Amino acid sequence: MLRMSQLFLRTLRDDPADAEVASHKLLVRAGYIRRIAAGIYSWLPLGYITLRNIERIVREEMDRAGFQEVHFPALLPKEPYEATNRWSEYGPDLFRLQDRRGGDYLLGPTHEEMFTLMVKGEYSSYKDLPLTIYQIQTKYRDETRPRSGIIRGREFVMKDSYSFDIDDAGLQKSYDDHRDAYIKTFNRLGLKYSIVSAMSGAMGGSASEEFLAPCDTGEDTYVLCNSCGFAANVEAMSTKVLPQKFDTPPAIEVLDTPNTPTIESLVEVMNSKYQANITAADTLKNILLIADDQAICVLVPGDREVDLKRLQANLPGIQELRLFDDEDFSKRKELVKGYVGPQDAKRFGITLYADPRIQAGSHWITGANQANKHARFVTEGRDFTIDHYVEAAEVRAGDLCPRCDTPVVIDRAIEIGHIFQLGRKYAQSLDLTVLDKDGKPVVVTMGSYGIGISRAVAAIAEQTHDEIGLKWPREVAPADVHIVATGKDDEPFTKALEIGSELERAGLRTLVDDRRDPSAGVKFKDAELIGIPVIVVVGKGLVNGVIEVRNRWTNTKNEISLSSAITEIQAVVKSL
RNA sequence: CGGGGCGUAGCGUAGUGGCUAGCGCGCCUGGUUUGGGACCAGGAGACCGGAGGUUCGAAUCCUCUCGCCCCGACCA
Repeated sequence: MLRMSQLFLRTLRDDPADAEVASHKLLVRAGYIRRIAAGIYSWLPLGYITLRNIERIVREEMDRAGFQEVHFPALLPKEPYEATNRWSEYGPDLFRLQDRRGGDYLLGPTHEEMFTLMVKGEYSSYKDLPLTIYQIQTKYRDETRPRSGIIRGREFVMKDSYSFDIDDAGLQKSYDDHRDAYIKTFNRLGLKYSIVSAMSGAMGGSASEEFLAPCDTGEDTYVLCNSCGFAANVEAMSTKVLPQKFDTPPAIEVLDTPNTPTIESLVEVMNSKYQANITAADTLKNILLIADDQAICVLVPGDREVDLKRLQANLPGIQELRLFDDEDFSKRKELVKGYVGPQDAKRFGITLYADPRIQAGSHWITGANQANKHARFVTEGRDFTIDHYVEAAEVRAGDLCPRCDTPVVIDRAIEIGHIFQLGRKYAQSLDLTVLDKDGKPVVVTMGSYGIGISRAVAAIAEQTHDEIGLKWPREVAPADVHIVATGKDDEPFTKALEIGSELERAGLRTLVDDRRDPSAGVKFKDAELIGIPVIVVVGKGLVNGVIEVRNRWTNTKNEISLSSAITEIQAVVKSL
């Protein structure tokens, strides 16, 4: 039993000035967390109980699935991370430090290397596999911009697991087991979520799915089809194009279009000067980029932007991708900024990538590769040839579902879990092999699975809070029942404590507000802010032998008789 | 890293060159209250983020610096 008179807690009446999102404001106001530095928070008793509840649920579901818990240090030497190149590849997001002898260390951002090496150190036979191990660990990433309180911190608690299998079928099974365990876990956490494809699968069929908790303040955007249930990260969304037949257009016509470097101005000039009656979607946008030192051109319909994140995700071989800058344009005089067209790409030695909407045989209004001139009837297959199709255009609400052709909606969400088939990347670079039946070494294939534990606190708060405060699902809440004693006599207070102890004996967790000083109103406000789902008020009803039970979830209150209080409260808790 | 904003008591804030830096919440003491963030009286708590400068005089002006928030870029 927690007692408010003893609890290390101070609630705040005003929103903290540095908080923007609801979870952040409420967790601070209700005394769950306090900020220490940007993206770094301390947990006070109520918050820490809540965090540990989530940890416990995750742990129970992992254990039930047969996965085993281990624990690595957060402070790690650089050597394993050098072996996989991540010491350099991870870049400035890695927290690095040195010991007194000048040795390089890091604060672990994720632990693939350590898990791989641990297995390598212990196991060497196919008979030892499959194996899945996990840990719950504090992770560190020096994010360029931590934000939204606890949603994106630089220090955060994460559960990460890794599966080890001898072959692809085994990996698939381990992956599916994890997926099931995650479904059970998030259901218990009381989160609404979508399971969303995260990668196009173009790369060796490596499956990857994200568990996204929809909410307005989420920082991930994803696509959802309300008709068939298809859900995908925008990067993984594939464009659905209804095939069209095109008549053969006349030969290319070059037109004078002075001062029309933008699509908008082009459409204006075409319609006013040439009576073309077109929209931006009839024009072709040619975006020049440098992809690992090679110039490439990406073609999208003129009414769409190129989504660089999507493009990057769909160009797996490319490490660095950036837009042409003025210097690039000045180095290649044949490419006229604002008047680029695909028809001379071969001659210019530029690879053409195109959005699937640039269909075979389609024709477009586009740049003429001369200043102040555009060309029309520029036809795919005749005047230019696409080298590769790529998902590069921004995804919009109303685009067609790739599975059932229904217009999709776009939603925002917080990523709370991610499962994916890592394959042999780490096993290879760290040389994790086991002997197979024939005594031959085979490289182990791995899966990697994460749940943001501290982030889940915020995600739940975002999804469940209301105007007056937090509102926790029962298993997550810092207690099952919040008992408020009111009045100036001793009786409600002794009674409240009595009920508290009886409920504890019956297996419920309770928080009793036994403070004598604050008025009833203050205690009600605090109870609502703190968000324990069942609030019991012991006060003026006592003379009639009744107390009041409030349910934050159904937003109802009932008077119940003192004599049956324990069973009735238990029933309400159970009903949640 | 680019753009914008902000640092004044534990929290929220007022104060744009001139008295002892003001108010609300919270905190302490005493009293009245006790079912919706009560009231009265008294009190503690701030080197105004830091350094340097201008000035008779700086929270206030200038320079530098540190920190924080938001948008963007970035994010296994």
